[in-house]
Amino acid sequence: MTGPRGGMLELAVLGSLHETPLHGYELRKRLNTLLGMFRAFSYGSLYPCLRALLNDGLITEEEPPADTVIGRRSKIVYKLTAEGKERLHELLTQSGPSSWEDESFGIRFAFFRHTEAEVRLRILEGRRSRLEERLDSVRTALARTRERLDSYTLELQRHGLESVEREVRWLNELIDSERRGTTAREDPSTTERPHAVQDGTKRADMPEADE
Amino acid sequence: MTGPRGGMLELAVLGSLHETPLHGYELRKRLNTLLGMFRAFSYGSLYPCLRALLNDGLITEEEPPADTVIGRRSKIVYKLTAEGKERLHELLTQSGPSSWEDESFGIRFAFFRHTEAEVRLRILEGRRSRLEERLDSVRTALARTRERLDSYTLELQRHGLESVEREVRWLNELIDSERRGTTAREDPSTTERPHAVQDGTKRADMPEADE
DNA sequence: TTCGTCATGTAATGGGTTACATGATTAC
DNA sequence: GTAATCATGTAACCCATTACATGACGAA
Repeated sequence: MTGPRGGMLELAVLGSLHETPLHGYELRKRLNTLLGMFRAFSYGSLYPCLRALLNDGLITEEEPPADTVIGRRSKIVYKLTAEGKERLHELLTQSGPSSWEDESFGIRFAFFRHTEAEVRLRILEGRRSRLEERLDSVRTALARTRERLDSYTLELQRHGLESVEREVRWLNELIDSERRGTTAREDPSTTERPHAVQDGTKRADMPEADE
Repeated sequence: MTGPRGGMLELAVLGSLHETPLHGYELRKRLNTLLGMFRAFSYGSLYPCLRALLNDGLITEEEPPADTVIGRRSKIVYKLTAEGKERLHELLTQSGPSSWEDESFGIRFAFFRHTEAEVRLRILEGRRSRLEERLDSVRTALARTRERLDSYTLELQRHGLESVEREVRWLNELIDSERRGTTAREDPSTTERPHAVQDGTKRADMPEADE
C-alpha cells in the first residue's frame, strides 16, 4: 500500500500542493508551466498518482465551501496532510544521485525554497560535479576521435559541450550566492507565507493558458 | 514479430551499424559517447534490441575472420542487412513530431549525414518551431504570474528560457547553412562525405573510455 | 590466481504515455 | 443548442532501467 512510488510526479504533486490546494486539472497546468522547459506530465499519470497519494494519506480532499450546492461534486480539490508535509520534507532532504540527474534536478530546484540551505548546496554541487564528469568524458572521447567525425556529429558535440559548460557556470553562480547567504536560516517547518500571499480571494480558479 | 519497436534505440543501433559492424559491448560505448550529453543506454535494453533486430532480419551476425580458432565465439559482431539499410533510411526520412522532440532530436541529428537534405531542413525547422512554441507559452505564463514566484522558480524559468533561446539561435545558424548548401545533392544512397570526411582508417577497435 | 574489464544476456519492475470514455460548465 | 474547454478517470502499452547471473581474457 504505502510504496514510495519513487517517481518525480510524487514530488511535483506534493510540492505544488504545499503552496496551495488544487484540483487535478489545474495542478497539471501549474506543473507544466512550472517545468515547461524540462518536461510535461499527462493526466494519465497524474490522476492515478493522486489516488495513490490519497490512499497513503499524504493528501486529502478538501471540504467544499459551505455555500456549495448539495449534490454537486465536479472539482476535487486536494490538499496536503501532515504526513504529506513530512513526506515532502523527506523527499526534499534527500541529496544523492536522484537529486541531480537531468530529469529530477529541475523539479528539485523548482521547490528549493522549501529545501534546507545545506541540502540545496549539496544538490547544486552534486549536479555540478555530475556535469563536470560528463564534460571530461566527452572531451577526452572527442580528443581521441576528432578527425574521424563528420561535421554534424562534431557540431552536435560542440553544441552539447557548450550547453553543459553554460549550465556549469550557472551552477557556479548559484553556489556562490548560496554560500554567501548561507548563514540565514529559513523555512524552519512548513506553514508560512512564502513572499506575499493575497488570500481571501477564491484562488485556484483563474483562467490559465495551456497548450 | 516484425513490430516497429518505435524507440530511439533501434534508430541508434541501425545508425551506428551503418557506419561499421560492431559487437554489442562496443556499440553501447560508441552510442554513449556519441550521445554523451543527451542520454545513455544500458546493456539491459541494448541486447534485447539486438536480438529483435536480428529476428527481423535487419541485422546479421558477421562471419568471423577465417583465422579464428574453431570453437571460439566470444564477440558477436553485427552488421546491417539490406533490409536494415532500408529500414534505417525509412526511419531517417520520417520528419514529424517524433523527429524533433527532446529525446529524439539529438539522435536524429547525430545521423544527419545519412539523411536527405530536404528532410534535414524540415526536421531542423520543426525542432525550431517546437521550441518557439515552448518559449511563447512559458513567456506568457511568466508575464501573468511574475510577481507571485519565488526567486528559485524565477531563476529556473530564466535559465530555461535562455537555454532554449540559445538552442533556437543555434538552429537558425544550422538552417541558414543548410539553405545555402542545399543545392548540392548528397547521399544519393549511403556512402559519401557530407562536408569533409577523411575516412580510410581502420576504425572500430581502438580502446575507448566509458564511465 | 586473482582482479579488473570485456562481453552477453535475462527477469522483474518502473514510471510514465496514448488513446479512450465520460460528463459538467461556459461562451456564443 | 452546440461547440469548446474544463474535469476526471481507466486500460493497454511502451521503452527503457535495475539488478542479477555468467563466463572469457589479460595483466599483476
